[in-house]
Amino acid sequence: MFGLVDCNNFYVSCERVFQPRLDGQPVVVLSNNDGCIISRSTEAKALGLQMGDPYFQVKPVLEQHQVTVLSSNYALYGDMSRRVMWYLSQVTPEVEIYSIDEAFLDLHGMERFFVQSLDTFARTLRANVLARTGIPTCVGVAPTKTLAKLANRLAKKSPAMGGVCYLDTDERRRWALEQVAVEDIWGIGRQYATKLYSMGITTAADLAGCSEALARKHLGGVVGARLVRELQGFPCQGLAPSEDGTLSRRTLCCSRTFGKPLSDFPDLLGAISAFASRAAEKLRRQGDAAHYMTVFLSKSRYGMEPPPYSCSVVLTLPVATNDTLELLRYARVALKRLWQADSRYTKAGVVLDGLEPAGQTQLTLFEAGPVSEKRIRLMAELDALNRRFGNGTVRLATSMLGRGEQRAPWEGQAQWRTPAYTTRLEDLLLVG
DNA sequence: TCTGGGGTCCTAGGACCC
DNA sequence: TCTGGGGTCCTAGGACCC
Repeated sequence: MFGLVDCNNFYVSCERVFQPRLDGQPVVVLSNNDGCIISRSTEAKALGLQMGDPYFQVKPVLEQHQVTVLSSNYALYGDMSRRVMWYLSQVTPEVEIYSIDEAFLDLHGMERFFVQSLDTFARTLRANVLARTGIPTCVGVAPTKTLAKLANRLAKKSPAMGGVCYLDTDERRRWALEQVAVEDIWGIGRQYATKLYSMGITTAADLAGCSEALARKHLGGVVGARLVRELQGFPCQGLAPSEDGTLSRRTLCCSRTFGKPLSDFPDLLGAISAFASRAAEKLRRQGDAAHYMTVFLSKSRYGMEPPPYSCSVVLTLPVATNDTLELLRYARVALKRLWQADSRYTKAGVVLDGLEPAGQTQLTLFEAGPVSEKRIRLMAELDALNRRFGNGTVRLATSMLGRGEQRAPWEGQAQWRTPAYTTRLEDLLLVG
């Protein structure tokens, strides 16, 4: 059996932990730059607000219903996520952190420890996560990951289930499949949903009754075949446990839409440098070095300008590295190749790829020397300071602001940002 | 004026090799 | 004049996820 724990309206829930007066109120959290809605409280959903709605479009609705609007605060969400995941890893042997607010649990053999079945286990787990972190969750338990996702959805949709849905029998599985529309299945997006509807397949039960050949033909080959098997109750995906409670990625990206379009080289260099530094930190945090660096610049796709909206340069690094200064040097080279004086860029980013564990590169005599011990120590100290005092406390000169500037030219609005209650000393909540 | 920022996996096709 | 049948590696692009 697999369990799926999913935090309800995660970003809004994180904010509510520190502002209980928001309980029961309509609340939304906006993306970077206060661009679109990325988290909604149940009350906000009831007003018809959708995920991804641009803020400027729904502003009248927000004002009319006095919705609390918050800018996103990733330092807070990341920290709350770590607390939830840490607790889960204490009570189940294997946890796969699937995203900032979701985790799969391996529950094979766990029935033995819970006389009253995994249903009781799930309910206890849910209550404990809430008690220890303040974050409400829903739990789905089923024989496959895809069914656990589906169960979780049902638990979330019908309050009568008390936040837990356990698909332990074939009969319950069949019932569950009938409740869910095909577009709400994990792995069925807009394209596939349209295709399936045109074939008369509208529910999860319909899809579970399809042949493997049909799934293979219309749903992306083996992926589709696996999906159908999983709906039928045959596991095709195992659990990929997250070591030491963190998520390691195969590629890393740091990118932002700017607060306003930028054209000047120094402004863009400042942005790219900041992104490269940040990406380097992520890289060191997961103990890797990168072989490839992609730098991209994008223009607005909403204006008059024709495509292409984005251009990029990929650099193959002579030696895989995670050294900030070295990566900054390459980022500058890439940017020089890309930048065109008369363009108005609205977004940029740095992608690190071809990751391998740091420090395993073999060097021959005539290749560039390895990064010195000194530099490795410097990076470690940089990371330690930033971890201790908050991201961006210590930065390298190229990614710094000009004198007297509050914000870098590329940084956007975050009008309604709440404090970093849990990760910055000066933002600690004072009680008394 | 204002439209997020991350990721994953798979497939097809071309270059190249024996 | 004949013009196989495998492999591998890489890239671009599509679909999906939160």
